[in-house]
Amino acid sequence: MFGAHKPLAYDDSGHHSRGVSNRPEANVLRRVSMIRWSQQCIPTLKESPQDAEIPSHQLMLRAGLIRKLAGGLYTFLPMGLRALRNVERVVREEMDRAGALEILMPALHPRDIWDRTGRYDVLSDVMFKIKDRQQRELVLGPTHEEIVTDLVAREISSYRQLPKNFYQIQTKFRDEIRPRFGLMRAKEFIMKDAYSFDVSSEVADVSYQAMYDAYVRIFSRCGLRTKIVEADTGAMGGQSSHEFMVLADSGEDGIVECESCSYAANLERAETGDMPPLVFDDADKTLEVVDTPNARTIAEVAAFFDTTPAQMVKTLVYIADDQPVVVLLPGDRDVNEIKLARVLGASELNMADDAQVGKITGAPTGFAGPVGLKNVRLIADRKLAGCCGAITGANEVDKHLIHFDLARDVGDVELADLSFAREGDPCPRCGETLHEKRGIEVGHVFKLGTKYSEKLGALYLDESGKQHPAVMGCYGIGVTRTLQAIIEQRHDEHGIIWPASVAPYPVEILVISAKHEPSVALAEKLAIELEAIGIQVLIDDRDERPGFKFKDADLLGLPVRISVGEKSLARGVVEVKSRATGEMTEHAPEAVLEVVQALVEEAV
RNA sequence: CGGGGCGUAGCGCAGUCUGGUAGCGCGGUAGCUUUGGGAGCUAUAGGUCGGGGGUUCAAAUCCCUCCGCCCCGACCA
Repeated sequence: MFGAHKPLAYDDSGHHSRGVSNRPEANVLRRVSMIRWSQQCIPTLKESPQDAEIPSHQLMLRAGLIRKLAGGLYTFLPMGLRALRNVERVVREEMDRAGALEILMPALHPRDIWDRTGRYDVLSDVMFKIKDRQQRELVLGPTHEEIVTDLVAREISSYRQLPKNFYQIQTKFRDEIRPRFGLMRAKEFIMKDAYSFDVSSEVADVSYQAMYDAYVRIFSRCGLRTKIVEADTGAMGGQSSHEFMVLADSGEDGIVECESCSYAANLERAETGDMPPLVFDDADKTLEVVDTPNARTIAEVAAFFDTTPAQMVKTLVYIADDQPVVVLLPGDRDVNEIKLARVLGASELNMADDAQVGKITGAPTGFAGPVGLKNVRLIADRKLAGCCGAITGANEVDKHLIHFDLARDVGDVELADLSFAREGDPCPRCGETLHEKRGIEVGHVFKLGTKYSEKLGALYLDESGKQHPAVMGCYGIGVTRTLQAIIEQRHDEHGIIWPASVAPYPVEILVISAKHEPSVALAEKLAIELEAIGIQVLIDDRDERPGFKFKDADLLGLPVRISVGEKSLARGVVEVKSRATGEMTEHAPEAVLEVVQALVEEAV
């Protein structure tokens, strides 16, 4: 894979084609380009700094890739930067291949443009806001929809100029509520963001698919196993979206996937298939009020009746855009407020406070129930359809109702999917079992529609001279997050296991003893030969004990390690070890080049 | 912002409860020995104990206050 994207072509004269000739001064340049550990800055750490929690964060610090300036702000050291640039290179190559056009937009934006779409308020909490010397208000860009759309509004006027897809690889700034896990969630991070503009929704789908396909290639080339899930569009707006998730226990996002079909979704969006009605006893038992002193929470009431929370009907009071709404759920389920807000069409949604609950239900918080409520919108989770024999609040202090039957006691209720899917639920597509996983969101593709193009005037003229807003898509990859996700997914107890595509260097030559002249000479010779065929090498030439250098080699995790030492040299061989497989082989120095080249090409 | 924890040498930590001249390991520097999986010995440098205020004869230790960092929850690439 590595070789495939970085051709090692020679021209007819047999000279290396990458701008290096056989003139003597060129050899000098090559020698200078040989990277010696002793002259690099690779500050490895034996122990893990105490403020790093997850493996990838610890390893980035320990392997000397990054250092922290402050919470959510990191410096990339040489090895970290090289790996970062490699991720960027993969992204750039695939974006270019997909026909996207690279541009670079400012990180500083005038406030005005954010006001024009109303997102100054929507994203107010995450934006860093500053003023210049004239007291003009500026923000540090958390994303760039407004900026590209403004560009397109100015530059594109005809259907003949479409489709277009602009992308950039640039630093974003977000005042994160809680920066976390090193580069995973930082206040300043590098993102590849792309924006497509099309003449119609149908063609926009083609652009969307092209990005989706490019993302599959990008993450695969980065050596990542990703899970693609259906996602909510959130503050971005728009119709549909997919997230590219790296499965990891430390992931901040919950997802569910079906064990049988291809269904997978972010928990925010995941649906649940039909489940059998919740029937707990005979339907003919009549509703009964029971004293339940001091039992308010679901757990307390369930304990009081010696049953499980599943038999409860949870009654929650919300205020949606100033209107009260009563929400019913199975007692062992949590509301998914994103789903709820969507169903209600509400832009603001808050739990009612105790006073509001008292006013609406006539009872203190903890005893709310659906029976007898008047003048309030009632909405129930779909899983409650046909529910009977349940227990719920009686809207009176210290009282609950038993033998509750939703249809009988409340009548026709609005039903909707309002709860979070969870482990063991049936798949909405095929009915088989859903499993819950954790994931790191490394990429996100959205179909945006015309929200931004309308507000910012990104209009084009069609064949008949009629004006239309361009149909947009937007596509993000967290580049710095992807880098860390690679480490999170590819490490062992000794250190990082880089894919060759991203590794700071594909090969390390470890000189067992820096004082053994023949070893040093051979190591340098091999390095020069490898560089001549386009494989860059890091030589560990430090005058350290071998064990020390082996540990560092495993920590840094370059894909191929060549060890040159007196003992093996006495037998006429050097050792070649693959970091990924741990497989070690011995070869005569003349044979090493070929072996290493093959290993590097494999080591994705 | 709510809840929990931490801040002592470059890194990892002890010392704080019970106030009395600031320690350990790793790392750094110099030397000798050692050299195939984070070496040994010797010498040596390095700390306003996060900042400020207070109590006290005396504060890393007790009190007040501010700051920073980490973890759990609400947001996102």
